[in-house]
Amino acid sequence: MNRHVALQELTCTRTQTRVDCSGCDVRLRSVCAALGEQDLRELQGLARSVSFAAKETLFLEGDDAAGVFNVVSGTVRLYRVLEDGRRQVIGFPMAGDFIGLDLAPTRSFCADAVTPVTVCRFSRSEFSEFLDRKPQLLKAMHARAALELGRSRDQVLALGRRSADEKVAWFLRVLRERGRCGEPSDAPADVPLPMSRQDIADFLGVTIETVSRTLQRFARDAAIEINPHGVRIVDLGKWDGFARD
Amino acid sequence: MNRHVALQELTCTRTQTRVDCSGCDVRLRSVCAALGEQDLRELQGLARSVSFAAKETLFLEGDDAAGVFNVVSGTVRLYRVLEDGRRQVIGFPMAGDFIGLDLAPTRSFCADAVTPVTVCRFSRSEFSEFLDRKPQLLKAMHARAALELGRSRDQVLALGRRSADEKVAWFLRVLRERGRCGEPSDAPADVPLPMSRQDIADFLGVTIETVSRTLQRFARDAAIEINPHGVRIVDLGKWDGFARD
DNA sequence: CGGTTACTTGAGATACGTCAAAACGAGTGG
DNA sequence: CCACTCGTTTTGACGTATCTCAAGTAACCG
Repeated sequence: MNRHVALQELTCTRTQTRVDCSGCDVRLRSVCAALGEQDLRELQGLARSVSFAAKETLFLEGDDAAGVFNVVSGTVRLYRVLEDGRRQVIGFPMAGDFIGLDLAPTRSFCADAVTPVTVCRFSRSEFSEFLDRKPQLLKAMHARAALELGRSRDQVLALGRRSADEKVAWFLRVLRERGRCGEPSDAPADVPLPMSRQDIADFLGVTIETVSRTLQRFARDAAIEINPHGVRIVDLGKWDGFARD
Repeated sequence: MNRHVALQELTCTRTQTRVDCSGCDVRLRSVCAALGEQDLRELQGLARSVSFAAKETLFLEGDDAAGVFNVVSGTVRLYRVLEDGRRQVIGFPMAGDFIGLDLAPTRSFCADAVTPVTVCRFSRSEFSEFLDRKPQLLKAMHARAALELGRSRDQVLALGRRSADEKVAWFLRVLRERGRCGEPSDAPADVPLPMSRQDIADFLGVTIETVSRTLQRFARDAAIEINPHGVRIVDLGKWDGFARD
């Protein structure tokens, strides 16, 4: 079942553009503060900028993990699917996030582009070798993996112990935090939602109808405003009372 | 709310026994195949064997993370709780597992002993410094963290997209795999369940009644046999059909 | 502008939760 | 060794949040 889409990946890899890696530069800098100018240049030498159209597949579960990605722009969707088609989205990597940091030889989940995406792509073996030579960087990557683990555990908490309302409110708040890169604030904020309702539903472990209804109700209660490509958070207070974590 | 149990931790730390670290030795060896005899000895020098009684607290969310633990024996329970008391268990570390590998300065979840537990305890700063000097080991720890991330994502999949029956079947199967350390087999197997029904429920995001009912039904259908301290898996086939992942 | 896909909305079904009581098991003390 | 207690697990009856199915509407794209 994974086989034929593996071909699809080959196809899109083949259409990659080897542009200059200025985008990679910007992105990598943040992670590699530990690295010297010289090292950073060397790392960039290993990077290949690759673009994917919306809905294009980066890879599928079971593929062998040829590459490590660092997202430069756009939104990616990571997910696993059960044999009967039920799908669970496990993350939405965005600019700055890494994919495949585990350095495992085969992929344990699928990834495809929600929006047009550009990434820095490293050969896994080259990246791994580079890491062997730069312990500083390895430690940064470890911290990065720890961050991912934290996110995953947040999701476990949300899926296991929150109501549908709380799940949706939590989701919006997480996206807001990520958008503004950390600094908190309760001011109204526009949150783009590049992913579909179905994606959100599959991330939160509910149905698309539940997501839709909940968002509409939030809007009716003036907690948010729904606009074409996202929402504006006005006051989620009454809904995320239990969603502080 | 976390404060007074932090004291409890201090108390139990105070009652620690500084036994010889032969247990640590055995445990650490598996992880540190990369390490030479000399290095391993040095690492052991940093370890302190600590024991906890059943139900004793290792640490609480918000505490500062003074230590990194490697479980030598017993079962630990990791969890987070919402303000209103809802609890989500995020893992049951057992012999060989690490706790606190993220090296974060403060704990993002609580941990306490399900059974009597003994661990190797490292000072976080010492451990971190040691890691800086032994990139090999750092890489092994990174792999370890990746394993944790994989487990967490399995849990996300289970909580988000499996029915109660499938959750319970999945849980039993995961515990069986862990018990027999990897090698698969569909032979009947005794699976100890040191944790309470409530713990299982909070791990799977269901209620204690649902866990109890489901296990009883499995037993009635001869999929398992329930015994005082666990279950014997006879044939989970019909229940984990969708739980292969 | 027509066709297609995504989103919304409603009405009815159900898996699981809630509440309450009974059964069981591990310890404790007589 | 038995009786008693306390905490855990089991079982039942009932309620409801969320799912399912189905139809309608809006947004998008060629």
